[in-house]
Amino acid sequence: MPEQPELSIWLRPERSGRGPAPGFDRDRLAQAGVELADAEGLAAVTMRAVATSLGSAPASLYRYVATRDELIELMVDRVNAEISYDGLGAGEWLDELLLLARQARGVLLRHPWLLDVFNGTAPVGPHTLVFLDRCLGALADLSLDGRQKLEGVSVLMALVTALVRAQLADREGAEEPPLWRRAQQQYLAHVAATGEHPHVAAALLEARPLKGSKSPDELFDRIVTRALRGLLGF
Amino acid sequence: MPEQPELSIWLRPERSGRGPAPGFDRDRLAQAGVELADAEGLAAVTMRAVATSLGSAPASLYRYVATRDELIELMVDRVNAEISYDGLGAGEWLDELLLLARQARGVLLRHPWLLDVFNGTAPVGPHTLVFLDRCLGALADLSLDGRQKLEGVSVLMALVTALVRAQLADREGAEEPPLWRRAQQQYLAHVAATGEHPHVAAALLEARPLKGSKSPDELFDRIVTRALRGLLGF
DNA sequence: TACTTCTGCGATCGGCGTTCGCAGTATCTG
DNA sequence: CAGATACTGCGAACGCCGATCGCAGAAGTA
Repeated sequence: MPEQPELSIWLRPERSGRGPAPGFDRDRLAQAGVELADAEGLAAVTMRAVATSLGSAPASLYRYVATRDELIELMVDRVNAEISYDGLGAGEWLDELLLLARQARGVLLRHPWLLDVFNGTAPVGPHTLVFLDRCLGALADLSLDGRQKLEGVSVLMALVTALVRAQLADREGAEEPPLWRRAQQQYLAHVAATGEHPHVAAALLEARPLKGSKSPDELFDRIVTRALRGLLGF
Repeated sequence: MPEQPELSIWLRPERSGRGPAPGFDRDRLAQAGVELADAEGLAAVTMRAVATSLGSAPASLYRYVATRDELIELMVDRVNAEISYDGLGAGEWLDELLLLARQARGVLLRHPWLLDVFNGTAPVGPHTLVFLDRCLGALADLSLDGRQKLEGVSVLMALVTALVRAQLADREGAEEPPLWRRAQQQYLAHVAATGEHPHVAAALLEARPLKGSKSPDELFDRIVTRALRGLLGF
């Protein structure tokens, strides 16, 4: 029994026909994880919590997944399945990329816990690959080598996540901040009052009142368009 | 005893004169954490490990820091103290920002574990604030409101971290990958072989051989410059 | 001297990811 | 049909983690 475990979950067969029928499957597992993360954040996605929400026991999950990180891989790929590719293939490369960026933004806004995952290297599953292929396809006619295209896409995704982060930070102003964020805002307020760092103080003051100057959607489109144009020659 | 604990560590006094002299201080604590993280990654920064490396006991650390996250805040701010502001204030806003971006890149390359921290919202300490103030100062003459400037800086930082991530992923090709990354590369290789996702396959193939086309430094400068020019009007 | 306020820290708690081994069940083989 | 095989769920436990409590002792104050 070689028991070769160093294999991506996407290359491992889900079932091999023998034995009793499993109580659920990878996708149901991913669904439970996503529901938990959507409701209470990524930290709430515990093996025990997921098992409970499936009416199972913690140890059972390891029949479907080798580690918790693999469960999160499943979750990430599951939400990437939400991406729609309607209306693609008809425009200039920049318009194509903008459409794809909008879709990615939608996923991030619906599942903010993705921001906590994208830290290390983002996991790549089947649905993520479809998205990546579309992005690279949009750049096909440009005279860039593979490395440059990959970098371009990763920069684009970084841009999208940064913008989503900013938007979510704004949105959180209305609700109750998570208490550790209060401390940081308090510190920033203190610093603004001391008079050092005048540019920070000015920026914070200016940023407050202006709320509905432009819709976040328009802003997103404008920034992404400009950055891409500057980045990839025009 | 109100015991108000919801205060940023930067607003809490480090000492209040009474009692026996502490065995170390916040900065020594941060130093120990940084050394551990540099050597073995962020996950190795355990309260127990840090305490051991200080010749102390885990519970003692809580005399200096309220939580592990605060320890990491100290670490982040400590490495931000490495940033040099020499040669600033003499150029156009774009040149200024490029200098600042280069400094930030240097910090990230020297302390890759920062990539694991910047997930949530990046903590802001005194040294981070100095850096932020400089960035905003570089944008002072541009006709943007505070929110736009802040967004510009956060987008810039996202860009920098994305580029550093790409460079580190490259560098890791020569060494031994962390074993879970092997699985992902294996999966990518498999997918490239199946023929679906042709753009991904092509990009991966093209990316391999081209190594020393341009130095990473030049590439960094070029990409950041272009993105900034496109982003902030010109 | 008496009191206050800090210090280091042993002991411990609850929670986590993960492993082991067993009992039970479905399929395959002959 | 009978035996082997390969899976299933999962109770119990391990080791590690962040964090808390409370006490003994030291430094400063009055």
